[in-house]
Amino acid sequence: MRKPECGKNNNNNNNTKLRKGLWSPEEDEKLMSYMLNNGQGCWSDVARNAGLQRCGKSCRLRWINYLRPDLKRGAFSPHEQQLIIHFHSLLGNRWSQIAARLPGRTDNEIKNFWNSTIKKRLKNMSSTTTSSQNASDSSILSETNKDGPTPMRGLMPMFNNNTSIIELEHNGLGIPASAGAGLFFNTTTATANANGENGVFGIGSLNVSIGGEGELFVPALESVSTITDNVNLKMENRDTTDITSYFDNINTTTRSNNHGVVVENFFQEELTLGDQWDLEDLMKDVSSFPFLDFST
DNA sequence: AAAGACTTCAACCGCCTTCGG
DNA sequence: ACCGAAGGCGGTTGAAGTCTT
Repeated sequence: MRKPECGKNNNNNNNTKLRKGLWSPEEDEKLMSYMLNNGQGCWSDVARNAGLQRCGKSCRLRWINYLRPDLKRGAFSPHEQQLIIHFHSLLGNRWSQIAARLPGRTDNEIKNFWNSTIKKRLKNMSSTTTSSQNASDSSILSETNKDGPTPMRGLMPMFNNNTSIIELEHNGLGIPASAGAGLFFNTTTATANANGENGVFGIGSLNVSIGGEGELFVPALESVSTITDNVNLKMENRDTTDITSYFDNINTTTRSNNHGVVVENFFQEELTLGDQWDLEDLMKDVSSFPFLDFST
């Protein structure tokens, strides 16, 4: 039997109608002072004892997303934006896990920011990079400040006018589509792609760039739905080369195993294409990720 | 100035998981 | 082991604000 949903059972024991919609300042005050005096307990008790005509879930949401004293306010900093993009590439739409790694930010906030801002930027990038390869595109995912574009080292390498289009045929890497994971290819040792130029990679309608340094980042958005078998890199000149050849060309060694192709130098270690990697392991020491070096 | 389009974000919805009896 | 209540989460909605024409 399904539980009565918040808002569906308009009756509590007192047969009192529960309020919905925006919270009034008075309600905020009641919840805030109750939480500060009593701390978190059973949320339905909180609602009742604080004298709120709200369901427990509504109180929980209000506290977590708005009233909590440790919440950070205001716009996301460029650093936070980079972290969100990076964590999303690893964790997909697991907003609560992303939020757990961004102190003072809520899952709802990050989700909204992603859906309203970053997703749009990625889509814009997709369309602009295929039509005109303008150097100004390099700022697509970076916020411009008075010192110029915020460094996006690794995440969003520079476009240039000699960009060539390479289609990454993404038939599958064994990564569950539900995870929404993207791929980071650490190409810090690479100076060129297979054409000897910087380039742009595309999956479906989404293009991402690879520059002379940093990482090739292949974000998995909804355009990447199924991931099963093999990876091929198709060059713009319609030659087809396999991923092994490609990574050999960018000074990244590869070898085969039971699961597929192993590309060395991922996160300065190795990652098997075809394996599902342990996200928690990867996240243990984020500071070791070269693309999270914001010291420049 | 006004109307429509677009954006943002707080809050709700509904499903899944966890917990305790 | 089972069941119901509560918590947690991601997706979605819609009101309010902002921008554009």
